[in-house]
Amino acid sequence: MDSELLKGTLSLLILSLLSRKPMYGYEIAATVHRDTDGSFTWREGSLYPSLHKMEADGLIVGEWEEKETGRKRRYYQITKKGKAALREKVQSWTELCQAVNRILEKSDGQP
Amino acid sequence: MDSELLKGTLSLLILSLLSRKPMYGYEIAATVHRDTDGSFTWREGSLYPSLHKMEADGLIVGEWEEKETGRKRRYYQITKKGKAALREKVQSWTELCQAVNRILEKSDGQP
DNA sequence: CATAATACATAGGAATGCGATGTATCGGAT
DNA sequence: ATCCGATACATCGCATTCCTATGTATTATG
Repeated sequence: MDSELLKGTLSLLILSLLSRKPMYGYEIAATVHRDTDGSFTWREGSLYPSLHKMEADGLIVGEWEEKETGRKRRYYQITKKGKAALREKVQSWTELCQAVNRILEKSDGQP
Repeated sequence: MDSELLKGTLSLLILSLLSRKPMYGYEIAATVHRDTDGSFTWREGSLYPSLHKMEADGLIVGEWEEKETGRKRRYYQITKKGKAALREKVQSWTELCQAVNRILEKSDGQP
């Protein structure tokens, strides 16, 4: 997968996943990897900084959950602001797809 | 339009346009702007450096055409290597769309 | 003749995502 | 019992992309 095309989809998909239910970082990456049949494999260096930024921007809120054993996870929830951002991003994504496909279709047929 | 999502589509669309016929930079930008009903408005600072890089990478070749008056245009053609890159990029784009839409569809229905 | 559109170019900066690396816990296999 | 892979978090610095701003010059329009 051409990694350049992925840019911008990270936050879109994180917000979309969190609109289902609260999740923690590792779970988010694993879910995307599974749901896309391995097309998307987010690295820690992409995922965690992005989560931190989205939390700083108020799109999500995180909360530590510590099991009695000591294992820690940070669960993230989508906020009202995050839901609004998600709607906008989905709209942008839809427009982008239409615009790109309109161009590609005009050029199809040449091998 | 969320500009982050655009990343990576520039070279894809340039190659797609040039697979129709040779074009010059300004014409490429105008065509994309028109064909997408204004969704895409590439700036010179994006377009020309990208064309230079693609030529350096051997995906396209440019040739100056000077009218008798003195006006100069640089017409670009897609190369064999560029056509191969286009096929790959279209494939990546298709996979990306499917993968993203698969995630989004699972989360639809929540307003 | 002035102004907008055409047509090219580059320098500097912002933003994103990645590779590498580090820490620590948990579960299964040997 | 111990080792190792998977889980779970984090950050630094880099590469890449694209945009803003700026500059030059020609052509068409009012």
